[in-house]
Amino acid sequence: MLKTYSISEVAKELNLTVYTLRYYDKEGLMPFVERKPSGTRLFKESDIEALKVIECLKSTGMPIKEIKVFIDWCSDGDFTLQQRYDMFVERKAVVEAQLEELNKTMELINHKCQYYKTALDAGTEDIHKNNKIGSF
Amino acid sequence: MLKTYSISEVAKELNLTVYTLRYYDKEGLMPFVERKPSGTRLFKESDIEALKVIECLKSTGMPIKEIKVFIDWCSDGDFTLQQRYDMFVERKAVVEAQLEELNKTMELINHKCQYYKTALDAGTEDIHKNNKIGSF
DNA sequence: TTAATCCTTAGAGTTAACTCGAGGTCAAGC
DNA sequence: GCTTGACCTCGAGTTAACTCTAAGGATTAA
Repeated sequence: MLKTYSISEVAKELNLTVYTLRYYDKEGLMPFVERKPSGTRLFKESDIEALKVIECLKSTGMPIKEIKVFIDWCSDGDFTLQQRYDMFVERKAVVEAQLEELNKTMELINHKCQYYKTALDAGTEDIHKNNKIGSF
Repeated sequence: MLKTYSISEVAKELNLTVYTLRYYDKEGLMPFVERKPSGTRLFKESDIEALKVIECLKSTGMPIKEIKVFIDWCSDGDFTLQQRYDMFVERKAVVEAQLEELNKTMELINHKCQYYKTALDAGTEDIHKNNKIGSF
């Protein structure tokens, strides 16, 4: 017999709330989770892995409705393999763009750290007044 | 005389809508933008730079209300230099964490690209059935 | 001078993703 | 048998960040 987990155990493991997990279920992201006759959800190890993939997609900015489309493809069998592959290739491009964006952000933040360090040492922001760049 | 820009010019430049810019103004993010006697906003080059900083902070996930606190500090003068410096140092840590997270995401996405490429070549997902990892 | 194209304001509507409360079920321990 | 605590559903409420509408004023081009 495979070990199963309760919704609160899964919530703790994935750093989500039970509310959020039930919300995901309501939105159709967890059709694979089985139930006791009483209705209580029984999460298998593989369900937790699936939820990690869902979290991964979410962290790329994919809306829940689109994630549901992917989950539906998973239930639909092999003839959706191409769509699923294409989806991940597209996600890869998205994440690459996000990484680039985030690196630019980091550059500006670093610049501002420098800017304020200099100003702080001088005791005034005026130290940057004659500088065409970075005054704000 | 310094060249000024209309709200729609700025919107185009920053890839925002005029609605969004007016919303930011309403939320207090743009106290520095001057007006014609008729009320029309006149954006200076430095205002656009300031908006780029705002966009940068926003892209780190900072909520608009917190950005407003920073903007207020900027108006308050040199005695808020320490706070502003601390804020950027903290943002730097946030962005570093985001980069780490995004790199993990990229790893999983790459793994899934591989997974589906293999499945696609085999014509079936069953190829991964005996594989403890990655079945979904 | 008249129309088009900006701009203004206040405030209502939208969307996504939760977040929670009410009311009920179920299983374990005293 | 009764209490406790964790589970369930349904549906309403919340929040952030827009997004837009309505009503009207200013500016420009033919």
